[in-house]
Amino acid sequence: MDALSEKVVPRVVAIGGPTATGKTALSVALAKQFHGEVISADSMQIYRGLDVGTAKVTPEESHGVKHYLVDILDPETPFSVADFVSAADRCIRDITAAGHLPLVVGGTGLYITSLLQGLSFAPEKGDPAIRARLEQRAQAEGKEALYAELQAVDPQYAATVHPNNLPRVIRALELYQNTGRLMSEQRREARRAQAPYRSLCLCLGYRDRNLLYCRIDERVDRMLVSGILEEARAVYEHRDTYRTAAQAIGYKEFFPYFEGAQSLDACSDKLKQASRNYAKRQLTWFRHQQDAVWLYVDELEGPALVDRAKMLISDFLHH
RNA sequence: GGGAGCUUUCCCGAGUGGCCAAUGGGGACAGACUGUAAAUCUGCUGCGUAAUGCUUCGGUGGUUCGAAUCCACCAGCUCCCA
Repeated sequence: MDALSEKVVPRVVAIGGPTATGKTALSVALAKQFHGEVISADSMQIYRGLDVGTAKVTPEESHGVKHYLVDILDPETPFSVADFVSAADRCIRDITAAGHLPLVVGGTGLYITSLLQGLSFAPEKGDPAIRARLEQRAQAEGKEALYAELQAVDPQYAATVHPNNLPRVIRALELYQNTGRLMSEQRREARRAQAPYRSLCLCLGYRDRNLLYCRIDERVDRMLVSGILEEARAVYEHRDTYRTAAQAIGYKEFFPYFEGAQSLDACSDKLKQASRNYAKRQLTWFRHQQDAVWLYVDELEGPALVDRAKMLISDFLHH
């Protein structure tokens, strides 16, 4: 890479890892140190009004550090990875131009990976009408029929998707009907794009899985005290229009309680469970989809963790 | 005090003589992932030098060629009548 292009490629520090590992606190500390600004990579924190349940940074916690892509949408507005990548890219350019360091922080692995790898998505937006039609067909004819169709249209992609994974099958079919392009092509082309940033990805984790799970349970208990129930009630009342928010972990688990079908205790247990399962999926993602440096919260004491991260970052910045 | 029932692998729960290491669900573990991703989906779960192998279905003993399944006794739990 020559000197010129090296100059224009922004440097980005990403912080990922499962819920309840302290990403927020660490990112604020690092932003303070490196004149950084935070870009949230969280599919739920972009929505206004979902605060407690998404463990959104509070004004006190942010210590004046600027956060982007938080509270930018109403819960009824759809949002996607593609939207995230272009919005985050804009943030990165702005922050970099202003002489600050962009810190991409969040638990939505797909967002972080897509951004850092510079995946290019199909220029066309999804087509709700086509999708709705496919969903109806799945209802009427069964998901096997759609999968068979995908096999005929794009056997290469079909081979990588499980027949039971209906949303994936539908998306691929939708892409084809909408644009005439195949998912397998789309993936190949997207991957060819070269990384748009020089990035360092730090991942927070626990060496002791049970400790992570305990922290998650405790955090849910704290959320209950902080008013997650009121938020959940609001989401419940708007569940038909809050399409994305209604699937956030932290709200739908209380629906049976509002319906009088289950006790509050049973629901919060369910929420803890769902959160633990989610953390497990995040771990899998960050371990396999992301080239990251892992920092173990239960191995490094608070200040030591921050110091280690600082060291890694200044290394990255001066290299 | 009298009577009835229950006890299954981490949990719930099927199984009522061989096809049972034992359906199913949950959890745990592992994995996938290109426009809903806090979503969606997959694999796996007694041991094992992997074998017509070994040890499991509250405990002990028995019936039987063969028992988680039948019998006896013991233990624990539930319920009904006092």
